[in-house]
Amino acid sequence: MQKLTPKQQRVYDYIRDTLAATGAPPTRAEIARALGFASANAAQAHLRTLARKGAIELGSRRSRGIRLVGADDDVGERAANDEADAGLPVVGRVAAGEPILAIEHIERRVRIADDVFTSPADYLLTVRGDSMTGIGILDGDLLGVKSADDIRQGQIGVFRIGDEVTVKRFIQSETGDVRLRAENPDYADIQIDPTQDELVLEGLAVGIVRSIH
Amino acid sequence: MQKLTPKQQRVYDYIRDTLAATGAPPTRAEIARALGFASANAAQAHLRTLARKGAIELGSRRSRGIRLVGADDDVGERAANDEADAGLPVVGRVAAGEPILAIEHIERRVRIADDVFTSPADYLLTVRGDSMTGIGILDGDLLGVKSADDIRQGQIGVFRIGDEVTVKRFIQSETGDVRLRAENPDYADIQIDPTQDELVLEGLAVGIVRSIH
DNA sequence: TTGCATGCTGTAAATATATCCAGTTACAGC
DNA sequence: GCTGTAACTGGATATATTTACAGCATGCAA
Repeated sequence: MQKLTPKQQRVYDYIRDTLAATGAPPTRAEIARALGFASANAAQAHLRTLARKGAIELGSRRSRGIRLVGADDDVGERAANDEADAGLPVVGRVAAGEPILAIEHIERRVRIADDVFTSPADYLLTVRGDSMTGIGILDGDLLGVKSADDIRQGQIGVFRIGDEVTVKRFIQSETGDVRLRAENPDYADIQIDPTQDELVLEGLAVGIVRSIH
Repeated sequence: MQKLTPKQQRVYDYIRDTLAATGAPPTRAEIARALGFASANAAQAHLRTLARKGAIELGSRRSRGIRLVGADDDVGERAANDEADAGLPVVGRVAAGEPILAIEHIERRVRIADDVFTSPADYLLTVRGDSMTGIGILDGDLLGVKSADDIRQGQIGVFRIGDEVTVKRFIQSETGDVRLRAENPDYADIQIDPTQDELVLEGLAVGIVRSIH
């Protein structure tokens, strides 16, 4: 964790105090009010800086999604600052062009040991949509993803096509044409046109975790 | 603090777990999703009851304004007994008449933290067969099972009928007839004849873990 | 039988929150 | 003077969240 400026420290302290006083982290507006800012955006900028410096973690689009990861540990959290103990990051929506593991996308963490999947996952991706139900990957499932640079015929991968991230089966014909196959008869395959589409492999699917209610 | 009903306790527990897992209390919608309610209002009603009973405090018009005031003094505390360290036992085939958790059946252990599934699993069962593929439970999957004494309409459970252990959806008609529904059109439901069959509930399905090769 | 608590569904509205954009000011270092 | 960082203002917008209202079903005690 990098050193904080005095102002940043005040923001950090206010988050800690609010957590202790109310049981939940503050909103941007609350931080602004407490520190005398006229705009919540000032708080937002501070939070991003704190996140960049490793003092906090920010949940994406989550109200009060601020998590202290600095030295202080009065929330009752099991002291777990290194990734292994904190668990695998769960990634929700991924915005255009940004790296999939940007801290802003981490919604929470789930502790899954390395030996659960045959190949250890680097992170978990929340599955959206029904395009892979044919092989038991359902909407809302957590997909264990291992970063990789290449993928073989028939493997399930996480791909980025332009701005969208999708889970599909990788199919390459003898002529080199690439198709991403949906495992659901209601969905058509995605034919990749190398001159038009930019296809990026984000990683390989190594496992599934689902909670049943 | 007045005594809580089992349902209310589950809500309380979920708040505690969310606090530990994310650093902030859950929203009404998150509670509803986790406990299987279709309406956030069900959660709201529970929260008001918990507040009235003194288990929590509610902030007015405050997002995530839930505060635990029950007996738990350390919010993030998590009992780490030996079992948790060794991981959940993975049960393979179960022989006739023997208890499902007999030591002979434990093939290995897998470390999955309590907060991975909405409700913590007691053990993992290796799924055999395709009878539940319709809801994404495939042959070879590890099914998280939580021991329980009763099951409600529509829940997925692990049952023992005579000598066989099976995973099915529990359906009870108004007349009291019990059927175990396979979630695959190729398999027929199992109609339970109380005079013939001895039906034992081994536990409730709380989650799925699958390794993708 | 009546009344009451529990435990839900579903919809709508009001409000809270996060997040983006376009600027501004100040200061330190080159 | 130029560049980069820190620290803001103000406004707009999309989404998240709380909360109210109108019901329905069950079980339990008076």
